[in-house]
Amino acid sequence: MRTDYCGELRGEDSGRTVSLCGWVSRRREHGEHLAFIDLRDHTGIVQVVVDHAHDIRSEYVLRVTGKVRMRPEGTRNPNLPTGDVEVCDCEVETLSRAEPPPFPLDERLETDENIRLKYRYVDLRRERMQRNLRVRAKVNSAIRRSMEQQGFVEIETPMLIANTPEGARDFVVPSRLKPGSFYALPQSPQLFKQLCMVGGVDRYYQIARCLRDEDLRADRQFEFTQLDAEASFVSQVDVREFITNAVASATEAVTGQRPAEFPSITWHDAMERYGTDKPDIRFGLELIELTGLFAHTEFKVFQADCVKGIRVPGGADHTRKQLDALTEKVKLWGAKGLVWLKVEEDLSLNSPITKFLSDAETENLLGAMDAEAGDLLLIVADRRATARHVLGLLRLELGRPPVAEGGLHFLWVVDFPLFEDLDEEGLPVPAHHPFTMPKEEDLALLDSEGKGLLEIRAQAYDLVLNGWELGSGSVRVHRPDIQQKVFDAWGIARPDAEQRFGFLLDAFGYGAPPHAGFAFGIDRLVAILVGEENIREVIAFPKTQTGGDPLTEAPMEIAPDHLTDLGLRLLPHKS
RNA sequence: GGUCCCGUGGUGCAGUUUGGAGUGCACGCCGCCCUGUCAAGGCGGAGGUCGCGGGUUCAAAUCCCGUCGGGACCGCCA
Repeated sequence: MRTDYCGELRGEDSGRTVSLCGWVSRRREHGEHLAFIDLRDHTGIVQVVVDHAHDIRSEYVLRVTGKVRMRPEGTRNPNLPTGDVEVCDCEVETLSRAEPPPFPLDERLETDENIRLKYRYVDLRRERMQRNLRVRAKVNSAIRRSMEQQGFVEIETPMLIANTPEGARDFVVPSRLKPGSFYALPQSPQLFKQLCMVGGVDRYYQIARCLRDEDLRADRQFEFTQLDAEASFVSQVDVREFITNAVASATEAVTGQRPAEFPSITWHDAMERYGTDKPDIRFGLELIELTGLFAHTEFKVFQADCVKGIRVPGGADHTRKQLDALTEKVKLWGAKGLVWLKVEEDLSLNSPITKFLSDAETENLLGAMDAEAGDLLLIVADRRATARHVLGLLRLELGRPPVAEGGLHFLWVVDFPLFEDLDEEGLPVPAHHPFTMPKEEDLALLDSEGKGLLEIRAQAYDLVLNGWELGSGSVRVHRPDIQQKVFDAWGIARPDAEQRFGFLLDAFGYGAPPHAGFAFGIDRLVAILVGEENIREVIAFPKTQTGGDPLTEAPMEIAPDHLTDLGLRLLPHKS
């Protein structure tokens, strides 16, 4: 049907007779018998010279057969890769007529996303979406190649699985053959990949669709895609190397440049210096520890579990209004308040709280924060977890560059704790799933209670890129005695564990190899590689923030008969 | 569960603060003119439930309440 792609014709093709297929991108009409058509396919556009007598409109699908020739001197278009040539003496076949598009396909204009999604099939024709989808395919392909080279075997795992009450909310599918029973859709293939290890697969991987029924965000969809991997008889260092190789290969396939070795930071340092377990290290504004400095202060606000601050270079030009707005935000995020201090030209401090600080405290504060004239100092005093969290958010608010700027800064975060914190009832809040292996030297701490549990470090690690959590992994528990202790620490009673994970524990009774694994989000990796703020831009058919699809109008009600088949009856709607 | 922003011809915006006739800009669309344009150009034209509902008012795109849709974030995402 066609001999060439539109965007690939060059001067060398001059003289050839070609057949092209594509959409009418733009037309320029000059009188009765001359019109220029920009014909577009996924490779780009080329100018076609036709008789204006043809009825040709925007987005008509054409097959054009004609002769490639150099454009007349002075009419070449240097802005177009195909700008030296045009196709003339054309026979034009209209393969499809088209309504005028519901929005301009022009890249210069932003269009309301709801409309783009409703007409996604039109939106996908745009250069941006074509590029994003093709980059994504390249990433998948590079990942597969890398994993295969490293001895991993691609295995598919089931989509209809047992519901596990832990973690995120499961999507659920009613069973027709067993009314009243439900399958869950997988949040990840976690348990199955561990079963593969028991099954002697040695090295498993899968580009896996995962589903979690949690509120959507710019970097979160109900459905997302992960590289999921697991390997036997390996250390966490080995796993990080496998994953680094795969991610570096994917990055290289897109950017042409293989990233340097990924640095690593401990979870503890990340929390203290960046206030988050996924630091964006493209910029400074690190958190500065001040607790010791105010250990004996008279100032009540600073008599807190933790006092930390950030220095905003040149930030003293913030207005009172802006500072009040920041204070409001900080309160919404959970802090009691925000202390701000402006550093004046003479290095004195301009702040509502200066009168509560001793001269020595002021001097020490300036020194600890490396303060210079014109800086803004922001300080939060609170519970340590709160102070870190709030300052971490504040840091992003004040300094985070746009996604496409600042380069690619991969970072391994290692030595995650087994438990991140204690909740209001004093129960430990797990940092990972309950099959995460503690560090050998911390195993004894499994017998402790309360705060002691927080000291346990896990053999768990996250991969972070520019402040986005790409993924996480861990060495898994493969010994039943340690597993039992971990369940005890979690507060999972033995019968519960039996009911929820019995099949895995049984499997481990039949010869489980030591194993470790990882999973990372391909949507997020691709979004950052193409410079998109939102993963919807790298997903062909995404959902809106309320989980709907404007194109197909999912989710929708189903027929009463269908419900009856499934043994279901609906409750009345909440009014 | 919560905070904030947006909703005006097909598209993107201005108009909303300070109520006074659906007012304006750009693109697109339709028709005519036009043989070297490329974001073509010129002339003319069509196209509106100002998201929806209620309230205040002599009068509401504009003020108030509610609601729907979209977006960003907090919570949530072991």
